[in-house]
Amino acid sequence: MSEETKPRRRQARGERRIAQLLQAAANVFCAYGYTATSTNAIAREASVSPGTLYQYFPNKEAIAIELGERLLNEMREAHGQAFTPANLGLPLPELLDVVVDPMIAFNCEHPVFLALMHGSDVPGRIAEEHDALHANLLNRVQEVIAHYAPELSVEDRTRIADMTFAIFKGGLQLILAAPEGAERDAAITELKTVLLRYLSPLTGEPLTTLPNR
Amino acid sequence: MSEETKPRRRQARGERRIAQLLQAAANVFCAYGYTATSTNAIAREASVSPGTLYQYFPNKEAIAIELGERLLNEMREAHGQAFTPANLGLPLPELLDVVVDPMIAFNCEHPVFLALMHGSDVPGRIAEEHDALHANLLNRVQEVIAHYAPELSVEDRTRIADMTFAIFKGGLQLILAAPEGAERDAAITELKTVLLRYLSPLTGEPLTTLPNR
Amino acid sequence: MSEETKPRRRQARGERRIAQLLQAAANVFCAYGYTATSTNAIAREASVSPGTLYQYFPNKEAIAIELGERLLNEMREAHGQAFTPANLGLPLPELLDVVVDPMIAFNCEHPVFLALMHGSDVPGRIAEEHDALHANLLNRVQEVIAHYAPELSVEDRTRIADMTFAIFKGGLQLILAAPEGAERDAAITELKTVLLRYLSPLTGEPLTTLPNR
Amino acid sequence: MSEETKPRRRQARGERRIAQLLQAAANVFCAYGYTATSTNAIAREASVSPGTLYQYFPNKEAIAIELGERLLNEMREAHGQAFTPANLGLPLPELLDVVVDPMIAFNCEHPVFLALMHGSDVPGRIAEEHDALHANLLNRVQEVIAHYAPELSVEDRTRIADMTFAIFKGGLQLILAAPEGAERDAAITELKTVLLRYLSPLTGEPLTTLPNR
DNA sequence: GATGAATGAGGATTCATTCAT
DNA sequence: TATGAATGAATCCTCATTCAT
Repeated sequence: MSEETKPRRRQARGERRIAQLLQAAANVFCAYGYTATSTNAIAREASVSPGTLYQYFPNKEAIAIELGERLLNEMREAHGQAFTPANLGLPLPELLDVVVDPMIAFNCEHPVFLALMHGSDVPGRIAEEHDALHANLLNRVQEVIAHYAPELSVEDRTRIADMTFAIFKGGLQLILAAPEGAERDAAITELKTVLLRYLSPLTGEPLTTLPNR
Repeated sequence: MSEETKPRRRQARGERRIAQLLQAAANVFCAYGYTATSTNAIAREASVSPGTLYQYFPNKEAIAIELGERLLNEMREAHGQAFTPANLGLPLPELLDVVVDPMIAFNCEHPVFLALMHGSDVPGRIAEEHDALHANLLNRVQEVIAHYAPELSVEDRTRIADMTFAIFKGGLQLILAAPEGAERDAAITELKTVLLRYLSPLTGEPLTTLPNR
Repeated sequence: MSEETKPRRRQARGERRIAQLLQAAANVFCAYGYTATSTNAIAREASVSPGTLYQYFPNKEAIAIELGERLLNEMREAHGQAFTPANLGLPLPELLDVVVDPMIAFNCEHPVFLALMHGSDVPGRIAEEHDALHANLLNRVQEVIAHYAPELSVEDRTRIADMTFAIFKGGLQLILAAPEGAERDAAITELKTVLLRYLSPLTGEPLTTLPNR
Repeated sequence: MSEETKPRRRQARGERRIAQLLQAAANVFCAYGYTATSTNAIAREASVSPGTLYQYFPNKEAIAIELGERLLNEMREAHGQAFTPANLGLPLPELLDVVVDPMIAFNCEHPVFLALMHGSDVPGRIAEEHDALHANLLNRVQEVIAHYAPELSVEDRTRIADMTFAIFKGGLQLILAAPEGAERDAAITELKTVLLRYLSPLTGEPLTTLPNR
């Protein structure tokens, strides 16, 4: 028993440490950005010595990468089912709710995600990570678009997906900047409005003219 | 004459140096972000010794600030007249052209601008600069919105301006990422489409249903 | 136990490091003066990396300040009892022995002290430190003088104390410059002779004409 | 004529420049010490470009050396005649006046002198200069002592001369620190008192007991 | 595993000195 | 000669990373 239990416990402890470190890293990255964050600061935030940090990560970049991967997985796990066949059949407004809401919720819970995503300062391999994530998300958006407007050329579809995503990221920043509560809710609604107005012409259905407010 | 020519020449040389250094800084900031950029790297990019850099700027921050100010001035000079009373009278699509095109052109010519603007990593006084600029631009957008939809509450107007600006920044990144040529032009058109669809309901006029392409 | 022993050991090591660094600083300050001493030189003298130095001191000034404080304390501890009421009752020659000898011994052991004291080059806060010490010592000298010649005006007393101290510092330099042994001893005697001849008229007692040698 | 006049004028101009630079150097050395003084600061104080400074001096050290030499010469010229046979015959109090007064006057006019003399921070060759000067002055003092007390051993004479000089330097600092006027005069008198009391036993004559004030 | 001291290369900045004008 | 811009080695100091305990 002890041959298995003990290691397992070790691993469990290790996992806790890693989670703790990643959480700390997330906090500090959020506050100061990747480049300006020192590994010592992360260790301090995690109430851990620098040596311990390096027992779990080979270097600073690895922390950001692992953090990104975990966030990505969590996002997939929690909200991956948004793009189900069933949902694809929904009218656009409903689809937007189904897809956008969990994304926003996730980002509100994990503001590092956005910080890492558009971090103009992240170097090399981290950026690649982001690109991978980016491509992945874009693919999904493209699928949705393809479903609503199958006649579009690949280029058009790509461009629309890119723009949709860009809008989403821009709106997300606004939402995160807004204080929680009515203001943030209004920002969320606004983002949906933008997306709806932008995308509804794709559906063929008329845009049962919503007044602006 | 030589009492005047020489200093003038000196000053000219100094101005050239400053321009050269700022250009170098712009390049390196673009590539690596403000924080990750070393003054030595800037000097190297400018083919100049570190000492020379410090003959013209007291520190790294000052470079970014001066760069920001120059860009801002240039932007004002070149495109400040976009928001004239005459233009405010234009129908939305034309207004978008008049306002958005020069902004895009400017940013294509000076990609640092965006890099500095949304630099999640810029500290202290630089961030203030940006905030000032940001506020300034938002004000103008609000004025336009107020002109088209005077009945909106301040909150609504603010939110719409914020969102418009966010969309613009998002689109801009897309545009800058696109290779010059047809692709970039398409991206530009797409951004205008988004803005038009988002904002036209404000004007009261029906959105003479543009098909998506 | 290990919860206490380890930190204690750590602290002990830290204290040793600090002592080592201060000793190194003392050496280099002595040799080149405060301003001309680089932190890297101190680290090198201490056979330590620059980073280590900065783990214990925030900057060069702090090293000099801490060094000064420690010396001061040590001086107080070791020789503070020189100015006791009992001693004040002694005849001048004995008083000089009691007061001057330990001072000289201390300065022979810690030549930095003098280096820092009269450092014409020390800036800012260090100079303040020195002034405080200076004032303190002067006060004591004044007290002694007041004891021997209570009728003196404050101005006279101050001036005599200043001069006594100046003579002492000048003699000290001579003493430190002399090679240990007979020569140094002779220098010490000489300093006492000066002080005695200078101050004995204050005591009223006749100066039972000592021949010069 | 022009073959001679022009060069002479040039030389005259050069001399003026040098004097101007040395004066500037003196000022800045006084204020900040040798090490902390930058050549640029000297040039600025002299209202001259750094290049010009280096047209007249090969490096920073040379400035200090030249300054020292000039001061030394000036001192010799102005006050060298203090040690004349005639003066050596004077009773000690008068001799002190004759010798000490011009020295003090000189140092009051040229406070750099002292600054350079005891500069704990001056490097290499400058210190040698000082040593030369030092030796020179000490010799003179020894001569005087030998005149008053011919029976003293060389060692005794040397020591007394050293001490006399040390006292003098210490007193000088006090004098320079005192504000011009009554206070400075009192300090001067005090210094003479010290020297008189210290040296009069050498003369054999009784010290017609001066009260301390 | 955990600790935190130690390392040393690197970054910002200064300054003695040189050089084109 | 005078200028002041240019240089680059040297400072002070930080931080990613390693290592003895």
